[in-house]
Amino acid sequence: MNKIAHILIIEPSCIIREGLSTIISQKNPAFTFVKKTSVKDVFKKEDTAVFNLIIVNPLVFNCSKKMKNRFFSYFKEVNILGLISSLYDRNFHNGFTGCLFLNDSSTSILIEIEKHLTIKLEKNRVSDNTLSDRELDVLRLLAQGNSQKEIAEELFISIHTVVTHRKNISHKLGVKSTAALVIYAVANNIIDINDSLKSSL
Amino acid sequence: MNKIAHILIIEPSCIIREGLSTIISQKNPAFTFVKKTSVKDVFKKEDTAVFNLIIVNPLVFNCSKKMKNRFFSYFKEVNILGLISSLYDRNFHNGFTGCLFLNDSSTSILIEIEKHLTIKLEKNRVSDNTLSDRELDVLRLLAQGNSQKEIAEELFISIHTVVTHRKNISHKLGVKSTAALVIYAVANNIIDINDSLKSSL
DNA sequence: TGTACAATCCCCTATTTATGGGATTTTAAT
DNA sequence: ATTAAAATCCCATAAATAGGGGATTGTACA
Repeated sequence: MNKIAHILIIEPSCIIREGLSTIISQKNPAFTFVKKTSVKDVFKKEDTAVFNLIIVNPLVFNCSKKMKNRFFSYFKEVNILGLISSLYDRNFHNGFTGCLFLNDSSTSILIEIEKHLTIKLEKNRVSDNTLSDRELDVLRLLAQGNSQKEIAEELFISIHTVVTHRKNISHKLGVKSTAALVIYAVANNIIDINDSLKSSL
Repeated sequence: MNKIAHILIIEPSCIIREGLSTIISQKNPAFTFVKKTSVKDVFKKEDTAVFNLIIVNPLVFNCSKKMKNRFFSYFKEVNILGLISSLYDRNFHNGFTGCLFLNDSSTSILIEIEKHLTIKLEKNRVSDNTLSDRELDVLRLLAQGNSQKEIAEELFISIHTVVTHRKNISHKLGVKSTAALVIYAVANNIIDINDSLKSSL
């Protein structure tokens, strides 16, 4: 049962956006991110995703209390961490659930995030895109590079069944290509990237 | 024939170190990095590697002209880019070959790096499993879930060429399945798993 | 100047995927 | 007892991939 989380990062600098998400991903490969440059981008999105944590550079509020208040009331259900990259915005970080500082070590960043994450366990019955046990078997073997025929032999079922499972997986995930299925499997820890590398390369 | 380069990054913030190297890696998967927190770490190393570029936050010199001079004369053969993360150090970036600013777009960062890189072209040094530029293009698009036909359209080449590139990739990597190619691309930072998720799911 | 290789294009065939239909049986929950 | 979902199996067709040939052009290097 994996911990998964969906994190919103709002930060003007692409270096910082990528750095932060890379550091978090290295520890939690199943976490997904939405990265934005400004607050406006967040509101104009019809993205109804529910975030488990928001990390935002206070500077994106442009010293506008109004914008900040709107943001905080819009996301009042979610913990919001400030990402403090310089000294001037020290005075801006009231209201945040907590703060990350640009010069923090990766350990303390991860601890702070862990602390404020509204944890979601993956044994969820979210609508109907939950894969069944057998579908997970098929997806795992598929993502490990097996053909449908090989999967059938491995699971002692006919290739028709494998095809059917795969069709259902594709429908549930809304995905058509093998590549996307592999990406999904990697992102959701259904396969381990290092193990797979060993066997397939 | 891939461009390869060995880059030294000296920057106190792990977020910025990881972000910068991630952004560069996404474009140039063959680049390697040595990441340091302070200048002292650089001198005390037994690392005799020759760098093709150094990216350093001027703040690591601690306002010490002496340390900065020592550093610059030690690496006088190498281009040194300043990594400017705040306003105070504007006055410190004389002497640098060029500058990156924390809020630069990834495009301008990559252009600036490209410009100052002492380019090293190496054919086949890693046995013969080095992918060519074009092969990397194909692999990236493939791992992002595009069909061979779509890749052909995207790259303005015929599908035959894509098939040929793919055949060569498979031979070089000793891999047959799409899944294994995706795994390889993920493990080697050729694609970013979060970006890919967004587009394919 | 000859060799090597990257990049492009083409043909061929066998196999595999993708996707649309169906169907039955078992298990679990209401 | 009815319903729902999981798991299994089958048919059929269009599209894509895997892998085998082969070829040309241009660039870089020795």
